[in-house]
Amino acid sequence: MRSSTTAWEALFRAQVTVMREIQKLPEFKALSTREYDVLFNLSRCESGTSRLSDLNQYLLISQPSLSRMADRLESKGLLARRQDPTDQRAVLFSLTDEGAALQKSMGREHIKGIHALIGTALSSEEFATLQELSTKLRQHIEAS
Amino acid sequence: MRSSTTAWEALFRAQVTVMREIQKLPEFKALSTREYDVLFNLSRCESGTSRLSDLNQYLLISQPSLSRMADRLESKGLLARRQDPTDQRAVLFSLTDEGAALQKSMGREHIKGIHALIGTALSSEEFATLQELSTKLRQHIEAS
DNA sequence: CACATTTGTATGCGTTTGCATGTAATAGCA
DNA sequence: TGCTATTACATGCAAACGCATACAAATGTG
Repeated sequence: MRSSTTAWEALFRAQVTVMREIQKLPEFKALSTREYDVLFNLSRCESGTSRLSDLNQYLLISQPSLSRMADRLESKGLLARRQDPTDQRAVLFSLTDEGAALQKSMGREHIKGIHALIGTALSSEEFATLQELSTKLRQHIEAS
Repeated sequence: MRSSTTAWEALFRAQVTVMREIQKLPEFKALSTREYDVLFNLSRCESGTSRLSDLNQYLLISQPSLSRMADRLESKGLLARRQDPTDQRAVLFSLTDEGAALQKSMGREHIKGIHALIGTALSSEEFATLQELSTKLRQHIEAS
C-alpha cells in the first residue's frame, strides 16, 4: 500500500519539477508543451497518421480540447485532417511537412534542454533503471 | 545525452498514463487534481502555512492562476488567507479545518485508488528504487 | 431489415488558464 | 536618506479548457 503511493508521489513531484523548467525553454515560445506533445506523438506513429481518439489516449487533455487544438494546429499549417476511408465517423491526423520539420527542430532543442537540465542527475545505469521501471509501470496500466 | 532524455520520456509517459486514470477517480469530482494538489502541498507544510509564491514553486500552474484558484478555494471555505506580519506584500495560506478534513479524506481515497491502479505493477524493491531515483532527479534540479 | 445502442468527433457554454501589467511593500545602493 | 530595482500578489483580458450534448456513422439485436 505504502510503497506504491510514495513512489507515485515521488515520480509525480519529479515530473512537475522537470516540467516547470522545460516550459521555460525558448523552443516552447512557439508552441506550448501540450501542443508539442501532439506533434511528438504523431511523429511516433509508424503509419504517420492517427485517429483523434487514438491520439487522445496518450494525452491528458480532453477529447473536445484535442479537437479544437487540432483546429489551431491545422490553421497554422502544422497538421492535416482527413477522413478515415474505412470509417466515415473517424478523422485521421497527420503532420504536414512543416509540422514534421517543426517537431524535429523542437525535438532537438528539447533533447538539449533536458540533457542540460538532468544529464548529470543520475548515472547511465540509474537512468536506464528509471526508464525501465517507468515503462513497466505504464505498461501495467495500459494492459489492464 | 540519450539515456537522460529517454528516461525522461518514459517517466513523463508513465505520469500521463497514471494521471489519466487518477482523474477518473470519484474523489476528484469535488475538486480537480490541481486543486487537490494545493491542499495536499499545504497539508505538508510543517508550519501549516505557506506563501503563495512558495506554494507555487511546487505546482505547474502560473502565479496568477494560483492566486485565483486560492480565491475559489477560499470562497469554498477550504483555505484561509492572511497577511504575513513580517512582509506586508506577502500572503500566507493555510487550510481551514474543513479544508484539512477534505484533504485527508481525499488523500485516503487517492491512496486507495493509486494502490488499486499500480499496486501490483512493480515489486516493493522496484517501487523503492523508482521512488529513490525520482527523488534524486528532482533534488538535482531543485539544488541547481 | 428496422430500430436501439454504441462509437467518433464537433460545438455551445461557462470556467479556468496564462500573459501582460498594475500596485504596493521591501531591498539595495549611492 | 532618497531613489531605483526587485519582489509579492492581484487583475484585465483573450485564449484554452472541460463538461454536457448534438450529430452522424457504425454496430448490434429482435
